[in-house]
Amino acid sequence: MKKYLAEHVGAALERLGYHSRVELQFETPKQEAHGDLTTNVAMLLAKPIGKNPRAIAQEIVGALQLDPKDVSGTEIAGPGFINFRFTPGFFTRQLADILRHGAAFGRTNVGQGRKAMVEFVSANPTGPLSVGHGRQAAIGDMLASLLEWTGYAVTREYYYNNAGRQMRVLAQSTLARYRQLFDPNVPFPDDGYQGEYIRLIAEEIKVERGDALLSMPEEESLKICQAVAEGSLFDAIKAVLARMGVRHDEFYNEDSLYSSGKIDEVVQEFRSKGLAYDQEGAVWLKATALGLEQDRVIIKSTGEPTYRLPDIAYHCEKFRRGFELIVDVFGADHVATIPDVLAGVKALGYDPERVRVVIHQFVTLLRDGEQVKMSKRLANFVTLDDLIDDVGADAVRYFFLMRANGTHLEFDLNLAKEQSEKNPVYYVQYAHARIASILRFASGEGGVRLPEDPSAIDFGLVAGPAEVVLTKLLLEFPRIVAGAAAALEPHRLPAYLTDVAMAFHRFYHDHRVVVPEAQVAQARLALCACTRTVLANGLGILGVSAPERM
RNA sequence: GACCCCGUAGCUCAGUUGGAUAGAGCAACGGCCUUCUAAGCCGUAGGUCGCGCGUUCGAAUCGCGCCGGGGUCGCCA
Repeated sequence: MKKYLAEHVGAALERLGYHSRVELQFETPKQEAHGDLTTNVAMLLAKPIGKNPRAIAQEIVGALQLDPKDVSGTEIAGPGFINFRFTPGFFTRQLADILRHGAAFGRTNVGQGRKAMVEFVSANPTGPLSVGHGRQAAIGDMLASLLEWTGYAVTREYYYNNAGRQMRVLAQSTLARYRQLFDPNVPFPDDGYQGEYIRLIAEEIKVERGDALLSMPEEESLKICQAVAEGSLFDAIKAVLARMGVRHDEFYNEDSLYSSGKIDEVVQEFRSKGLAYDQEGAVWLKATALGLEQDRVIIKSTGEPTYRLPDIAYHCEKFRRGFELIVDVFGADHVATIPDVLAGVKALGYDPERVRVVIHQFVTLLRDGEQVKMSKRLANFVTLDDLIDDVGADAVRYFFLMRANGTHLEFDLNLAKEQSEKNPVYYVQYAHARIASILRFASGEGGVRLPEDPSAIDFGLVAGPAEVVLTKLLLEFPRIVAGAAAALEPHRLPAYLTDVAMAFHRFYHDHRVVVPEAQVAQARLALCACTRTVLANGLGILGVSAPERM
């Protein structure tokens, strides 16, 4: 539609000699009365040319050569907008494309097969995934899908660390719980993980090994505790991600950066560039030389690196592995680390512009009208598993994806539980199920069948107001997907799907599909099939099921 | 104190690169099922877009300054 007008209006501007003065833009007006597309080009020209914008608009309209089969009206409105209205046929003709592309309708190819990576979740195996991780899982997985739909070859990656302090604490906590099974008076470490899950893991160990760990050297028993706890927690993490329909392609272990010498290489490179120095027994990154406010420690005086060093090395690896687009999905608590990593990456010769960081704000849970305080150390947090148990995976995903990444998400557990039938996700799913039901009825009792060749359908017969509104929306799908992908904003799609469902419900209310006139029935049925395709494809990108019946 | 996110209807939130009369869901009120799914549809009501100044043909959107909520500033990740 825009392309069509861009050519014609562009030609008109050329005839008038205005073409190189301004950029030609079209927008979809918010109001129906203002047509299908509008351009402000006359207003933009007003200043450089020094004429009244309405007069310029008049000239442009006069110079246009449009086919009345496609464009039914051109008008000048307000301060100088030029509004265009297309014929119903212009839209309905394009419905055949939706039928032809089917499950692929909405795919575009801006990515052209380039490699992209989305890193998300990346929680270390020290406990069950939280609700916040759930938001990240939904966002990351959907961003990956969006990039796939726009032509990228996408890798979903999970980066984790099973070494270091956190894992030591995990091992100590597990061992303490294990010992408590034999002697309740054994003390629990002050900074240990309090969660009930540790106790369960300790019991597992007891079942498998009896009291064997009591008599072995502590170092050895800690090793066993860590291995068992890590394995158990990772299994649980993967299981809950699977419940949400999320599957990572790669699990990248931070350890491999050490064993392969990548960490040392990075340190050497920083030193050789004069960007690292020793002070008080630690190695510092001269971040101030990279435009940041203060220098940062990259290797502690204990000899252990801080998180920054492996993070920088890891990102360099992402570049070396050939990813041209690198998306990091982080929670708001990681904001502070980003500048350091990007600066480090840049200093080592990689283009930080290729890294796009998506920050999502926290999820707060409301229970009985009060905020649930959550801490991984304390036992009172609600896990992602709990949430899925409460409201179901579809609702969890949809809710997490409905909101812009940057907004704080308030999740009222009572409301989600009580009113789960009124969840917005049901509205969209219901439209899909309703269409499936109509299609079943049509092909059975109704005796209406769609022809093999979509061009045999007379789409001119679905030109009623509700039908045209629906048609226009459906045709926007590829643009919505591409826009959400380019902006890395998942929430645009749920908003769009709600609109589609609404337009469909109205159409359904206004028109009976299976009617005696065979041509009309066929055209309406085709419109239903197109709607179903868009809903199914859209829900697929969201990772939400598209039910045949409800 | 510095930096990041947010502030839009009673509540939860949309609002595309600045566009014309700011939208949806929930909650409230009133209608619509002998016909393909009423988990639906139609209507009513609800707003100084946190406040002020500026930029311009035009601001919820951009800039500056305040106010309010959340977050981050570690040799934790």
